[in-house]
Amino acid sequence: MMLRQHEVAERIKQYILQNRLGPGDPLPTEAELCAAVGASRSSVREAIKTLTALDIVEVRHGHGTYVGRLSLAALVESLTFRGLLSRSDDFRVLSELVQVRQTIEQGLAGPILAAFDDGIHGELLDLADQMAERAARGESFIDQDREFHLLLMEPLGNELITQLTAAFWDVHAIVAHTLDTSPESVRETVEAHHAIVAAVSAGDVTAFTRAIEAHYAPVRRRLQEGPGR
Amino acid sequence: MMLRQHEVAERIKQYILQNRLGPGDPLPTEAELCAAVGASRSSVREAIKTLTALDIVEVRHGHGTYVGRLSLAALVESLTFRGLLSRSDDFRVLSELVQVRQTIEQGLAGPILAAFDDGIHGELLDLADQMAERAARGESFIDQDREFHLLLMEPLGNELITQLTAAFWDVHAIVAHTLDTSPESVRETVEAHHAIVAAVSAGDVTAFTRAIEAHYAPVRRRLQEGPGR
DNA sequence: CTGTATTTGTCCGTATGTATG
DNA sequence: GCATACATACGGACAAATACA
Repeated sequence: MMLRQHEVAERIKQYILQNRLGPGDPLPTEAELCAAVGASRSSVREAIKTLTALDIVEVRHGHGTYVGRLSLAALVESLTFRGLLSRSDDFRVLSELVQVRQTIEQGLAGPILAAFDDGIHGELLDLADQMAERAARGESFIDQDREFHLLLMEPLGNELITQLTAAFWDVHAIVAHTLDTSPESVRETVEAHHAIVAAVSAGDVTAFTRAIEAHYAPVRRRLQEGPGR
Repeated sequence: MMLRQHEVAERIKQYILQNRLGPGDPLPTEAELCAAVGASRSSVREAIKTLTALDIVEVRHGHGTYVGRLSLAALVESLTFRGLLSRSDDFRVLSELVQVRQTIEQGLAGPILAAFDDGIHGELLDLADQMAERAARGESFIDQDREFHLLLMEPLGNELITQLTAAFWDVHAIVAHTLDTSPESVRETVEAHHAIVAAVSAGDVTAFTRAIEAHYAPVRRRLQEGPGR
């Protein structure tokens, strides 16, 4: 037979497309897939592994195979590994990542402020306050930070941007994990989040842009002063 | 033994990290990897499949296994499949993608113009001219378009941005493949590229921003008028 | 709670395709 | 053409997880 592995994966994708399946929908069992695509179980399993890595399919042990959520988990995996691999290498990956995150958030200033919403504003302010409280107690506030940046993008209704934001945040958190956080940087970060909320509620684009820049200033400083730590 | 699949992949990644390997460096053979991580060939092969999908490892049939190029191929795969899956669904994915591309290019206006370079300017102008010529002959100019947008980002020296630009362009080309191109849209697109070059050489940020917006105007229009075709 | 059936996970043995010398 | 080393493919057997009667 000699079906290429790539072709097996392609046929499974075709199966999903032709049957108009969506995330969560069940796929045939491995045995049925073998018969359907005309390959051995090993080959089918390897193709499924490839598709699983891309979150195109999702496998539950002892239960079945399903269409995946089509998240950007693969991007996170890929970028974090790059960050870990080039750790000696100047924090270059993190530096590049910060520029991307800042560019996207600043570039979307207009649309974000245009899609302003009172409910969102309340939630943002609440999160910023929580971050201040936790920081005062010397606790970490990474969960609130993640939620904050996601909430900022949510009103846009652009799912790709939301997922990219989440993915970049995740990579940042993993790659920057070793960066020490001085009390001053923490204070600066907390203040920046409050400034962002204020700019959003005031509808002030330039203030928003400045606040985003201030938000990333501590990391940028840290990256400049000592790449190799 | 019962090693989780995920752990096998993790151990292979650890191997790469601990041995300070980089793209192109050879990995042990399958048999050696089996002994190293303590798993069967099947399990190791499936783990390798996962890592291959992320371009963390690269396999050459009959030759060996190597560290991959760490490209964003997985992102392209993932996003294109999403686009194909929701094709009926309003071209929503393409619409979101256009906003991301435009945001990044406009948001980087400052840094791009700051990193201006005569050599780049000449190449950009050359590409824009080629596009005009090919358009006049009714030919496609997608290769020149891709090169143009990559060249625009190159002076930044941010490899992540370069790869994201390439990935987004690739997804756009695949997902928008069915979009018909009216002669007027083509003319508009060609003009936009010349306007971008002019703005870059003049160092005019607002002109650059306007040119980028004009560049994506035809697609946006097409997306608005008829989602389902 | 206890089997039992179904489904995925792991392993092994063997044969085949592919590149190198 | 041949030998070697490697990845690829196949089929069968058993283990582990889940669901259900």
